[in-house]
Amino acid sequence: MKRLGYRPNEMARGLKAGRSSAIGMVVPNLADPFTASVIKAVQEVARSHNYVVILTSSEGDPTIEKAEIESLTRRQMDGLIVAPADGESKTFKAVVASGIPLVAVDQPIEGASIDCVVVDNRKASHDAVRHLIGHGYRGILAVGARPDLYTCAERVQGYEEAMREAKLRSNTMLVQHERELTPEAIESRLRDGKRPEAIIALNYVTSMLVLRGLRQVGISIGKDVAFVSFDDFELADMLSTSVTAVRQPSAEIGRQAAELLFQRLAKAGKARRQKVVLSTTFHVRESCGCSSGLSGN
Amino acid sequence: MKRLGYRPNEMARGLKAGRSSAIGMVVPNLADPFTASVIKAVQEVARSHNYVVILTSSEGDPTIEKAEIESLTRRQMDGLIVAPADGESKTFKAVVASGIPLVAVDQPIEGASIDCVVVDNRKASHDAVRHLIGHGYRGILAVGARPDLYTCAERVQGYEEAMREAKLRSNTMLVQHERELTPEAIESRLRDGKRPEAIIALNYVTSMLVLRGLRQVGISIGKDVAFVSFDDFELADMLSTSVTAVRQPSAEIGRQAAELLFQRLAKAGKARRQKVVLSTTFHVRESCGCSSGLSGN
DNA sequence: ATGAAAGCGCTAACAT
DNA sequence: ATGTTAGCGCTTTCAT
Repeated sequence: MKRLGYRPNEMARGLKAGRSSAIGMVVPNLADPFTASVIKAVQEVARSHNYVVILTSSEGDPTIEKAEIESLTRRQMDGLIVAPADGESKTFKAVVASGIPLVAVDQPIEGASIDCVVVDNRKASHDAVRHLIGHGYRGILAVGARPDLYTCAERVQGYEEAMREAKLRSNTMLVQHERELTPEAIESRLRDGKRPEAIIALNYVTSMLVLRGLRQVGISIGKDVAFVSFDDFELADMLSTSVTAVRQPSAEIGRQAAELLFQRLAKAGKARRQKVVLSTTFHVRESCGCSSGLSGN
Repeated sequence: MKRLGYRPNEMARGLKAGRSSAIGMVVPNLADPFTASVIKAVQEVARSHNYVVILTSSEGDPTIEKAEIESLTRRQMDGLIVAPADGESKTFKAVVASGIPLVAVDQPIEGASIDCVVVDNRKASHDAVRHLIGHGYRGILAVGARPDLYTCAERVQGYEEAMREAKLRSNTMLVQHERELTPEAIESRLRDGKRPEAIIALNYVTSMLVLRGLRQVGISIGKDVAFVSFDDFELADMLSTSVTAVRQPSAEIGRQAAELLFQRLAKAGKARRQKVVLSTTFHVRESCGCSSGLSGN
């Protein structure tokens, strides 16, 4: 009988059952390759549970983020995975109060007991900087954007710790918004006298901007200045001087976040807050000074 | 009264109203940057209509695609945007019969009257090849994967037309699956006697594989062989020889697809099939032989 | 103006 | 085993 094309209405079914079999996801930027990979993994896990994922973007704006979360709540999401636009917990209080399971990725949410999956930002940054110091560089510039964001702040801290341990003076270029990272701005920071010997860029977007900026003003990675990127990227190994990079296990982040969420869905509201910290990997290529012309020992 | 935290249940509301205020999207690969950009644009348009998008992946597999579409149908999607896994219309017949508005992106769906947003693949490929021919190259190899897919087939045709017009012999390397595009396979195609003077890679993944493959076997883009990529990519301009590329207007594709869908949603089932063909842009950089050491005029 | 009731498509509990 | 019914939370119609 039903073989002649009957499609149960999942909305009605969900209404009855009190669940939507959908999880909501809110990210700052859909197009960022790191984020895309997290999304992909979340989607895969969701599918294996016969769940669907509703994807929304906060554009990095807490106001939009709040609206999106609100909208997802109305739509009766069974759970939420959020890469927070900022560290404020206000937005999430309502969610947590409503009892909808929520897991944060990339950045933990302070002031509320919320599960999260993050990486060891500080250690990764610390290690990368120590690697540069090991090459003998003393002037090391850390370039980042939105320093108030958790990830940036942590990475700066890792940098500063490593510098302090080596008795070196920290030197940071932290802009409020990526768009301030123009070639001119970068160049002015590298003027002769005070040119650093090495640069660490603190995330993907920053790395791209620094790479472009340096190129545009005629400063060569590897030759004129060493370089390390926090966040690996597709062609890092294909640049004329291949780029040494810290890689986040993006798919694993997504997978674990989703698994965590489904655990909560299974045994609702049990267990204490879970904080999963994943390790990054450090991909040594040429730009840090290894096996290239620039061996700053 | 309601200011004390009342959240309408959108599922109940939707059940009553007979719509979900959600559109479903099915793509072959969430993590591909081109796709990510399309998704982002779709999501933005959806948001402006107070719609939400449910994102699923077909993994390029028509079987999964069919299951996902089925699942989205059950969930009462008001509309669907699909980047088809293959050209078969079977999967979509049911959707179109059920009356759910559907728009295809990247590849039209033949055998059914379905709206679509695509680019001028053949012309773009043709123009790119003619550009190479203009440099004086006679041996031009086209490298593609999954030649039965619409986009690949179209691009191959554009290539062949251009070659025919110039009275040159076509030379293609078309593999069933990207994974066959190993450095060895590539190298064997470039052995001395029959080494082409130029290569055009027919999509993003293919370009990455060719770039890596060539590098690994010690053949230099620009120096040993000219190169053009169908699909632009983030660091195309930053490689030691910057890569000339055809760029698809990915955000525009997403935007238009979503607009088309919302048009249909507004005045249901009106108008005939719409086929929107967007133009690509050709970004001349060095690898084609322009303004580099290799000026094959 | 405010209130009561029917019904969207389903499922789970109950009755035959 | 099969059939009937109530109700999920909302909106819309109709009555007060």
